[in-house]
Amino acid sequence: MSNNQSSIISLLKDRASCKGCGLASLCLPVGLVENDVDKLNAIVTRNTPYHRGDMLYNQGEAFSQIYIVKSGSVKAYYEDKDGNEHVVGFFLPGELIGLEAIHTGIHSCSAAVLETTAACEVPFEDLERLSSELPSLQHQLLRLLSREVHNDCGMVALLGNNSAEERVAAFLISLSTRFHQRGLSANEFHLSMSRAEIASFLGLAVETVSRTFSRFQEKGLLEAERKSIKILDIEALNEIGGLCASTAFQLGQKQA
Amino acid sequence: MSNNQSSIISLLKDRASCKGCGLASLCLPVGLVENDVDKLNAIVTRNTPYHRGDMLYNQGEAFSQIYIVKSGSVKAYYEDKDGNEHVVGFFLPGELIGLEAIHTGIHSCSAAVLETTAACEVPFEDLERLSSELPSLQHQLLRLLSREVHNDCGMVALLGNNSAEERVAAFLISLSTRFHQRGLSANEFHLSMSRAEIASFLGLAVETVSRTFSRFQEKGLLEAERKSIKILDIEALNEIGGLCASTAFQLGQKQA
DNA sequence: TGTTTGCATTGATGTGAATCAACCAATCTT
DNA sequence: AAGATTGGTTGATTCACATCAATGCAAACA
Repeated sequence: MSNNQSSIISLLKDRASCKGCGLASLCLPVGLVENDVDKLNAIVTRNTPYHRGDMLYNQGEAFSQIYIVKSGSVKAYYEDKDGNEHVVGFFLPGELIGLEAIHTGIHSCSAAVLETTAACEVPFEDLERLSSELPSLQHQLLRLLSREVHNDCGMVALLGNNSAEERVAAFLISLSTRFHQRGLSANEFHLSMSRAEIASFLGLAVETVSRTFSRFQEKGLLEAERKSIKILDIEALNEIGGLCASTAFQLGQKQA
Repeated sequence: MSNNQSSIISLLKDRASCKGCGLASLCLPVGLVENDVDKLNAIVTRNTPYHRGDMLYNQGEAFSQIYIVKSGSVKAYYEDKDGNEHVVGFFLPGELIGLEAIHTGIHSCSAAVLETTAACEVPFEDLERLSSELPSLQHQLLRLLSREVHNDCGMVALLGNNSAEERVAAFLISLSTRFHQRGLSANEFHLSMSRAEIASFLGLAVETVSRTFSRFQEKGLLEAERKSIKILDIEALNEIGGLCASTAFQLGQKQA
């Protein structure tokens, strides 16, 4: 085997491990020394990719592991007694899924994949054991849980007090920010979720979301062609959807 | 000093420590052996009581410790750019306050006391250090953070999809459940928050909250005399506000 | 190539809750 | 005790968004 080939292979191996993962700066490895990243990597498993509609877990199932998006995207939702679906969150690469279930040991919502998606799976018992051992890991795990609390508080505020335009603007800004953090364009991106899913998440009717997109387009704030979005005036969107003053919430800003 | 006196004094001491605290079964000590409860107790401080309007912390301040309600109640809220207050949560005895700030190290909302309230204060660095040492403590801390995520998801669902009546009913059920868990009556209780604060939390206008109370009263579901509430038909309220099927969210059910 | 299917958009209409405006009861002020 | 202030309730009106209904339009399929 040539030197060249072996270096490519080791690169690929790295890619598939926490050490080589481009998301390490957003995810659990933050703050860990290399040796400890290896220990973390040892408890992580990576399955074959999921496809649109696949479930990571279902409402009511026992909780055993958390999931971390490696590529693609996931929605969390729950079904009410009438069978209606209510989206409670979207997850992008580097974001942890299943945290709501630690408390009871039962998943209170379901997680469905929105597009071809790779996920890392971390058995929670192992993660707890390793966190006891590695204070930095415990610290980052607590931070990530806290981030979720922070984001959800922001959503509660948004849903409680803001108009349709404000909600949609805030949603787009959130996505834009998060894509940017992941090295993608902040101005042009692809929506992996349908209008209905956006509407459900924002507590609006599909038609309202659609009309709001159209209105933003008329005002020259963005171009929306089905699922591809091009933001033309991020400042104006921020003006509309910017949640609040200086120090406060940054909706869905799920960075590390 | 008589034997009698000394036993009273030691009882009072116990009351003021985690070991003798009636809330231990809801709070951080869950799962700890007696010796470890002492270690936890050693890092907790208890100040003189707070009074209505006192702040535990303000939006924008640096985060250094979490607060746990010992008696009384607290609201968390944030002010938007126009200076409007938006309540994002109410906290009862045994519930942890400030968790949203672990992530950034800055409080993204403010916490104000609603009535005469005693609180335990736990420096977060100390808590992290002790959690590394005591796996049971780490476990419970993670569970409590997860509970917060769980509850907030429930609120997102409630605010996104439910009518005024459903929101108010869910709110009352949540309070009733939580009071009951704390050894108080599930049917008769006192609201420490004003109509305006309830309205802000539920994303409604004060008038709507007031009218909904009146309507519930007309239907014979409850009696509301200013701040004292007497629930007459909890089943009916559950029917209206019960969030969803079997396994799903129990809004604000902040038990351990 | 025409047909089906599943989103997305647009228009017309209806409604639940916000807003505006009194009013009342309790508490505070002096 | 009279006036002022605050918190809560009730009524009238308005409006933002939901709902209902039709159409457009792309990808999937026969």
